[in-house]
Amino acid sequence: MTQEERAQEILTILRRTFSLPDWETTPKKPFATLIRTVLSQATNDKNRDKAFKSLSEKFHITPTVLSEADVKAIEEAIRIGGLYRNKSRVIKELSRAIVEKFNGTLDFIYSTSLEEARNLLMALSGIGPKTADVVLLFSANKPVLPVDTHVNRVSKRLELAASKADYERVRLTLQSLYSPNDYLAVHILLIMLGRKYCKARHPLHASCPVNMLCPSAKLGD
DNA sequence: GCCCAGGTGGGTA
DNA sequence: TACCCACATGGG
Repeated sequence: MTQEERAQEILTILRRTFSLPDWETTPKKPFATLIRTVLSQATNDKNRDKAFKSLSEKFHITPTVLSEADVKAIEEAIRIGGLYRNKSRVIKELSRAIVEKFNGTLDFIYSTSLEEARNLLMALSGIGPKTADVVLLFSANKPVLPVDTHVNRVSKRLELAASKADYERVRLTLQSLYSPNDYLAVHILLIMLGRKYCKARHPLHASCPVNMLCPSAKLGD
């Protein structure tokens, strides 16, 4: 079996095992996606959702409003998410930069190339590759596969990516194994697999549905 | 009461 | 380049 075929088998099994969540509720507007993603950095989903909801109730989620908001008020709103002093500054600063550099809109991501849009986003303080890639995939459907900690760990355990590959290597390897049409599903499904069956610092779960495709991926990391 | 969730930026050798 | 650490909350 080629690596491509094995990757496809893994995706088939994941689609059978998990159902993809309903995307009606996720924000599609790029700035809201950006703020949500910043709030999700190093934070679990529940706290992220509470923080985003709280922030949304106090402010319109727009660059103009948040660039003019009081940092303390942003802190208060997102405290429940953790890392709130850093993130409140990041949110205000990002908003200000978007107003100044991009006329208050992230719409350039629709009209520029993936690389250009990615570089422009990553030039902003607080946006690293993961956050940029999430915005580009989720809001602009760009052909990019974000590598979060689960995607990184799982793809290495399943030997889809080399064990020492850095962010870019993992991303490009996964992108080469899958069709751009599947990037979103692969991203979501690898995260779901990681949370349930392939946790950090634990051996691969005995009932992990892709075990038969991963003969040597037994050890925790 | 400890361990886990988990991205970015800044610092050190 | 390759690692280490700060950031901070809520849930198991």
